[in-house]
Amino acid sequence: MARTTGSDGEKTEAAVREAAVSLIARLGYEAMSMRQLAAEVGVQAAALYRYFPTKEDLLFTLMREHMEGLLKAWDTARPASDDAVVRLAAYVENHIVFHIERRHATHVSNMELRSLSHERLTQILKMRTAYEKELRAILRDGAELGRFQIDDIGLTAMALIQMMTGVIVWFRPGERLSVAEVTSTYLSMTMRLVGAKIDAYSAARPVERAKDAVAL
Amino acid sequence: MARTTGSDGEKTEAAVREAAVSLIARLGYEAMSMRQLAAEVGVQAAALYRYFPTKEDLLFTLMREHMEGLLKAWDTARPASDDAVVRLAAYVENHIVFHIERRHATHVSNMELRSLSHERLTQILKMRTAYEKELRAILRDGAELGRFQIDDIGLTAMALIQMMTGVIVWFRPGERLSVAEVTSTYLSMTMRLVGAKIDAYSAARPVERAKDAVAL
DNA sequence: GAATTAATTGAACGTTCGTTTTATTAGTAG
DNA sequence: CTACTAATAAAACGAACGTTCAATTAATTC
Repeated sequence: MARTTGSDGEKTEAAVREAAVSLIARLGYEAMSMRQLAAEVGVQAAALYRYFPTKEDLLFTLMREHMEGLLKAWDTARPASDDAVVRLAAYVENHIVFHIERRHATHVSNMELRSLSHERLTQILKMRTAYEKELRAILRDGAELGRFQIDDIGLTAMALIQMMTGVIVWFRPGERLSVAEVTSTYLSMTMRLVGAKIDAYSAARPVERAKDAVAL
Repeated sequence: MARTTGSDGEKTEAAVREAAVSLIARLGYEAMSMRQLAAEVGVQAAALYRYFPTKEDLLFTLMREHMEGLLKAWDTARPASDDAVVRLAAYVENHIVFHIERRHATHVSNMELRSLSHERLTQILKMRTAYEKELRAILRDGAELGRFQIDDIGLTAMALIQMMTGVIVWFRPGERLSVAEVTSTYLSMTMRLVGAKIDAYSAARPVERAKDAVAL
């Protein structure tokens, strides 16, 4: 009925986050109770409130860190080249790999937005918009230089993002396809969708990089 | 404190369905209470149980009828032609128009699957699979006849469906784009994505049909 | 080894939930 | 006009919810 042997704040908080992501992804935020989450962690419900003041704070923290991670990942993966085809290939590769590796967290960030307060929703959407803006810039550059054939930049960006993010709905690691195969196929679908003019230097190479990077 | 003047079972049931779709789409199934739904209809919570034995029965009914409607719509829109390009164009057009016209119901059917019992979930997924199978058949036929250039039939089908259904996330009627413009753009993105060999007879025509049909 | 701090328990709070029961009135059929 | 049925209201049920609080023990500091 008090502190337990070996208990450690940092470990418990990490366990809470991890369990929360997987429980919310499986049951939904509203359907998951704090008692259920506590049981998963092996602790009483009251103990959760030492780490997160409310249930919504917990949700918001998970979402914010997911989005920050996505922006950071793109910042790292962003190529030096100014070739639109190279940049688009890098964007697709980064997006798919990141989301497959974080299937549950992505599910949470995409499905539970309506459980956030207005203010916090705005914060998350701001990050999402910034991320999507990067893709639109790539598409616009490519279209202006004649590398892409695109009817509507905004519409194409949304179509691509939904197509790519949709991977997490059906992808299961260790099944028919590897991450590298999925990435490679989505890369060629993307390039065809935007009507990319392919040449040996700028297009074939990133595709191969994508395969190699993940196959390691 | 009893039956009210002008009360009518059929009207009430219809009002309940309509209010439920919009409330669940906005708040989520778990977050919507039966009292909230009743208030929206202008009735007491107990009255709902005359039409739907449980909250889950209500959800399942909405979902089942949505899926039945989708299958029926495709059955009607399915072209006589055996040309894969014509059939794919019809599939895309039907899918987008159907989903845009039923944005809220689609949201419910896609987001609230986890609130169904195992048995009912299986029923809904069976219908969904049947619908997706139609697309895979079109893609396979087109690929075998050399009309399409496709790496992986199943993966391409999922990518297309997620891309198309994603329209409901950002589309708002009466804003920048009309349904016809959206359909037309998605049609050309789809054709490029599957690497369709376009000829004047089989491809250009359906695009025009799609525009005209909705613009009326 | 005593004092302090960190981590957790167990019990309780008020609220809301889905659902059931009973009573009551509006409409309908003979 | 009376009997019957359809449609609802009002009240209540137990269960579960997010959260708070006081007590208690483990670890750390001096």
